[in-house]
Amino acid sequence: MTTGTPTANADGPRLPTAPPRRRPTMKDIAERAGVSPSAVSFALNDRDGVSPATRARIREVAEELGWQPNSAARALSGERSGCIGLVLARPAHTLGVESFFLQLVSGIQEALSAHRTALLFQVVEDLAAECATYRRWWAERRVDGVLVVDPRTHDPRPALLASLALPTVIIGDTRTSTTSETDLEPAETTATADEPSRTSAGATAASVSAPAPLSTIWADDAAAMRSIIDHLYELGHRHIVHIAGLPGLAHTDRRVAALRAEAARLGLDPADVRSVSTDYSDEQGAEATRRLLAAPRPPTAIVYDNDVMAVAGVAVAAGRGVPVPAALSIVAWDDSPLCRVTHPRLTSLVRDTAGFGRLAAQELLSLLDGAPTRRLQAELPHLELRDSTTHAP
Amino acid sequence: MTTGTPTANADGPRLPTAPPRRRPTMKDIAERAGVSPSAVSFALNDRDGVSPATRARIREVAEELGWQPNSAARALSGERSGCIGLVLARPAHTLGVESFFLQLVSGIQEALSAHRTALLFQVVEDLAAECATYRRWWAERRVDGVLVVDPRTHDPRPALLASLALPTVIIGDTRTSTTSETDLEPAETTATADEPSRTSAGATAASVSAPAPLSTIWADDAAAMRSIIDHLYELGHRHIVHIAGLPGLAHTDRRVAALRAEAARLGLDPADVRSVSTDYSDEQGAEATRRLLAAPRPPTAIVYDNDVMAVAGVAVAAGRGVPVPAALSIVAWDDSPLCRVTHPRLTSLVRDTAGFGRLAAQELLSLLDGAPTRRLQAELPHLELRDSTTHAP
DNA sequence: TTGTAAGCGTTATCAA
DNA sequence: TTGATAACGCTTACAA
Repeated sequence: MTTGTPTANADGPRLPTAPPRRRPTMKDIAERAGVSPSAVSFALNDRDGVSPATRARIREVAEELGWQPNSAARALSGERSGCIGLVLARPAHTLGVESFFLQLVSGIQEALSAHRTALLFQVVEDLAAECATYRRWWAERRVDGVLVVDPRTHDPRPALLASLALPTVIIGDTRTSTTSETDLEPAETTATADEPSRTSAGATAASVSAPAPLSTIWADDAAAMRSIIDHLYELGHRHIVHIAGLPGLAHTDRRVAALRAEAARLGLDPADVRSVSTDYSDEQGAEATRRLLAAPRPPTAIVYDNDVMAVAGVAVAAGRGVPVPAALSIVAWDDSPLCRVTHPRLTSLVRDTAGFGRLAAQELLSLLDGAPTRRLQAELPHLELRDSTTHAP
Repeated sequence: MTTGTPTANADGPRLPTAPPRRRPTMKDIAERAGVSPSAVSFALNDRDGVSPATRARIREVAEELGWQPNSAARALSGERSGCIGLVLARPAHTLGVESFFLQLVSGIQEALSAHRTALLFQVVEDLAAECATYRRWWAERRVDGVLVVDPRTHDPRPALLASLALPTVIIGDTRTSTTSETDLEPAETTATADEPSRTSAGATAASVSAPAPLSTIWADDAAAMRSIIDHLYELGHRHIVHIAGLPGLAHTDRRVAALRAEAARLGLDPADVRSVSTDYSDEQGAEATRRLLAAPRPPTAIVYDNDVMAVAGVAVAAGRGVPVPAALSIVAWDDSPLCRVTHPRLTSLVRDTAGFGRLAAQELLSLLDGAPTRRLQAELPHLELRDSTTHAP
């Protein structure tokens, strides 16, 4: 029993009672159950071609032996690797306080854990390194698909991943358009195949048909921006500055465009309602705030594209003796403990980040099972009113 | 073209010019170079048994074809999987603002990327799930080794990992002792083998010898705590409270013990210099601060075990009209943008977290190469004096 | 319904 | 120095 190591006597003592510390294989199960390896494979993979009785017995033996599939063997024989990949391209100094990201990952894992799928995670310095990582993963056959974050307005990644035939889910949206009404869920209708037979049929379809399935999970940044601006408008603010994140990022560009559109709709002066861009860091957030407050006619409200910059902004205002919210209202895009902990507590845009991640991971798993691609809209965020916004002075 | 489906003629058309969209294999290289597959393997793995000329030619062809090793095949044939694992066990709500963690991961990747090793990352709810993850990874042969974070005073993980024979590096230290002088680097002396032949010799040694190699990277929390207390003592503080993190965690316990020891050394009243424990969340940090400030004789200085609680503490003090640092000095353990962004900027204990991660990953890679286990001390943290500490009132 | 055998891309053994 | 050849553990035609 359980012999089978190649060299002469590498298998250690042949104690029938205490099995050696070798992971059991399907062959072990087959011998023990008195069936063929293929029967074991069929039984353990829920494929038919094996009688219920045999299946039950095989399952029992597998359980008893504590068998688990060897991921390398699975991957090698053409199945999936059982891994999906996620690359975070951020310059090291930007990594500081990133509540968004861990939340996202924790949501992703929720979806993955049920499917015995692991997450390969990589932090790199820039987009080029990110692309290199995809190429390497592809060449090494490391991952079955990838989750792409921080989509950009001109993004080389979708094309690259398509050419590599790596199933992809974009978290966020590469499009900049603000006309969200017209193109709401165009592909949503195609999402009819609920459970496309899940096994070889699906896998084959996925690998043979399209260059690479690519789905998108998108958040309606335009609607979110409108809700913020409308809130401030109702409070009487007419001079609002949006301290935006990195210009190349699609969601930044969408928010900037949405701000402009909403200002136009409300008849506000484009010179008084505008965006300035930063790199998301607290330093640049503080610096931008400093400049704004030093101007002859400072804004009465500032919208920050993340929580860290908002907190930095509050500190700058405090340092210059500008009371928040009495003289300056502040809104943070993205909630976090930070926003609740500072004084005053920050009005912020709350979204279900973990849910976003869960949705994305589920979509990627569906794609791997051969489901059609689609665009999925995430739950709309809402504005949590706290103590940093009030009537315009 | 781009055939290659596993039916009849799996090798597809033999077009010498335009290679099919199939990942090239060693066999392809062998055919192209007119040698045997094993020669290719030797050449590409820097093993001898192949002439320099052949080696060069093989390398050239491999380059030309853009060959990359198939990780599954490597893993299956007994080599490493080329993955190391990291599990983060945190209740979801604690994930909020974790500057420490992404920094650590980014340091880890720096070390790994040079070795074509990937990081398998998993977020789970608790310790039990973490252990289950290790078991699964072991059974699936997913990882070659693991990095363990958040060591506890009574920690089941080292024993589990030893029984699974998974090479391990503990990031932090499971020991609680504060007598750091006596047991400084006891095994450091054994760390002589610089480059133990790296290939089969090392690998064999690792898998045959010990149940599982386990190294520890430890930070001298006791010395760090002493530096904080001494700083406050010199400023005249005699009533200092340490708002600690989760009690079970080894570093928490070490800091608590170090505080007590240092207080004794300075002849301070144990009732006036003590620790209270929390779960690291901003809520509990704020709540503890509230209680302390409401007491008949509030402390003149508070040391927080992380940045988030420190910021929360500042907000509570501000809310109660307690000026920081005039009436209350505050120190944060762990620096982050947060500490620089709040008003006043927080005096904090700065450590090179990314460096810590890099060190840990390097050590794990050495272990995988058969190097002896050891205890490594990380660089000592230093106290960055900012605006939240001053003379006792 | 079941068993046999080939193949996935490596590494490793052993003759030539 | 080379080149067959057999593992590794699993999936999957194809044959019984």
